[in-house]
Amino acid sequence: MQIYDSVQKKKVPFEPIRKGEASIYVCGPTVYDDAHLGHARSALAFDLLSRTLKALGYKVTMGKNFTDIDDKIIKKVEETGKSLEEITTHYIARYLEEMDALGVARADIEPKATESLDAIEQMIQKLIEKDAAYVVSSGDVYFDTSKDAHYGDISHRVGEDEENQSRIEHTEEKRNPKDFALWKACKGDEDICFDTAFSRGRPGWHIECSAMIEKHFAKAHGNDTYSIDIHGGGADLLFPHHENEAAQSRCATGHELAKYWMHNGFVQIDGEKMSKSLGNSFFLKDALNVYDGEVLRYYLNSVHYRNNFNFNEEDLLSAKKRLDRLYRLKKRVVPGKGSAVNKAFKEALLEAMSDDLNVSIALSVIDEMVAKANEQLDSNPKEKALKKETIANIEFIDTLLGFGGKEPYAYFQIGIDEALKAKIETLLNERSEAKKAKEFERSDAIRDELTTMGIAIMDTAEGTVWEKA
RNA sequence: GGUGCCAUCGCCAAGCGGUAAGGCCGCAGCCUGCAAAGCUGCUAUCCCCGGUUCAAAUCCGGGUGGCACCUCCA
Repeated sequence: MQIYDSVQKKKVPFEPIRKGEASIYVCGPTVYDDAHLGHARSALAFDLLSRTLKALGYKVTMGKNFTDIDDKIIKKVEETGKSLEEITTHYIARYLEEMDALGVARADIEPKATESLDAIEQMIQKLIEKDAAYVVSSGDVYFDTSKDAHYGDISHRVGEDEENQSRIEHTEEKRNPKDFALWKACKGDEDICFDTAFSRGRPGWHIECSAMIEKHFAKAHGNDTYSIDIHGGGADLLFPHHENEAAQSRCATGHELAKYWMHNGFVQIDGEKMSKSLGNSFFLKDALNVYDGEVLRYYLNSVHYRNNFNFNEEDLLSAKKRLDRLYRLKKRVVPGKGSAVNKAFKEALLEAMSDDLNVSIALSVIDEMVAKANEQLDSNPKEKALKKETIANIEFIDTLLGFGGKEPYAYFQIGIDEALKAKIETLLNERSEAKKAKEFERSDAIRDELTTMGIAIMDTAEGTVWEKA
C-alpha cells in the first residue's frame, strides 16, 4: 500500500506501527449546522482508505470526532434559544444519518469533545507543568509555540517574517504571535463553561483532537513513537489545526501524534471553494433530496481524493450513467449465489486502490469487467459460471468501494411508489398485448406515455423491463 | 506579502522518462417491428516558450491562467 503523506509531500509505503493493524483518526465536523458536500467528500475519502486497508488484510481502527463545544455552537445557542445539547445531538444524528445514506461506515470510535474534557484538562495541565503552556490573566491558556523545536514541521511554515503578514490575532499577553489558545476562559455567566484547575471555561479547538487521540488510541500503543498511523482531514486543516495538534501532543506526551498525514481536496462550486462566507454551500441533505446516496457516493468518489472536486449536475449525471451500467449487468446475472471473485479482476482493483487510492483506475477496471461480461452474456446468455463469478465480482466491488450492493431492480425504481408501479405494470401488459397483435402504433403510444412519466423501458429476452429515467 | 497545488479529447478523468487508460456526449454498424439496453468500430500529442535526454504529457528554467492556505472551515 502506497499513500501520499502530505508532510513528506510524496507517496510513501504504508508501514504501520503495529504489523497488520492500522489506526486512523479523521477530523470530524463541528456540529452547529447541517453537513455540506465537503463533509461528505472527506468522510468518503477516508471511508475508501479504511475499506482498502481492510481488503488488504489490515485490522483497521477508525476514529472520527464530533466537535460539540465551540464558539459557533454557542452562537447558535444564543440565536435559537435551544440548549447546546439539543443542537449538537440534532446535528450529530443528522450527520450520521446522511453518512449512512452515502454508505460511509461508522467509525469504531466517535468521541465527542464534551465527553473528553477529562483528557483535555489532563493534557493542558501537563503542558502547563512542562511550561509549554501558560495561563494569562483572563484565564485563557495558550500554547507556547517557541517551546516546540519542531513547530512548523507539519505545514513547513517557519519564516519569522511571516508574522507581520499573517492575520493571526495579536493579543497583549501572548508570548509569541503564533501561540494559540488551548483553553478559553468564560467571559460572562451565560457561557457554557467547565471547571478546571486553571480556569472556568471551555477547550480550544486544536486541543480536542490531540486529547481524544491520546485518550482513545495512544494507551493501546504504549510507548510507541507514534500515537496513531494516519491522521486525516480536509486540506484546510493542515495549518494551523494539524500543526498545532502535532505540537501539543509532542510536548505533552513525548511522542509524535501520527506517522502519516493525509488530506483531501475541496469540493468546489463553479471553480470556487464552497464556503458559507461565499454563500455557495451545498448541503448534503439537499443533495440527498434530489439524488440517491449511492449515486452521490459514486460521483464524489470518482475523482482522486487529493484533487479539488468541482461539483456540478452534468458530471453527476454522467457518473450515474456509469453506475447504471453496473446495475444493468447485475440485472442480467441475478439472482443467484456468487462463486469466487475473478482473480485478475480482484488483483487489478486492489492494485489500483493500493496506489494511494487510485479510483480512476479502479473504475476503469470495473467498466472493462462490465463490458466483457456483457459481451460474453450476449453470446452465451446461459453461462452459469460467468453469472456466478460476476455476482461475486460485484459483491467485491461493494465491499471495497461501497457501491453496487443494492438489488438491481430496486436500484432503478428508487422513488417510485407502489401505486405508480402498478400503473406501470398495467401499461407494460397492455403494450405486450399490442405488440403481440402487431399493433405497433398502440404499443409505441404506450411507450411514449411511459417516457412522459419518466420511465424508460427496454425489451429483453426475458421480457420488458423498466427503469426510472 | 509569504507558502503550496493545478493546467491532458466538447465534458469528467488516469498517466510519475519509452511513444496518450476509462466514462459521458457525438458518429457509424450489429441487434430490434421501431426504439431502449447491450456489443463493435471511430474521435486528443498533452496551456505557451526554452533546456536536459537516444527518448518528455511526464525532468529543469521562464511565462500565462486557475485554485487553495497563511483567520473559523472537510
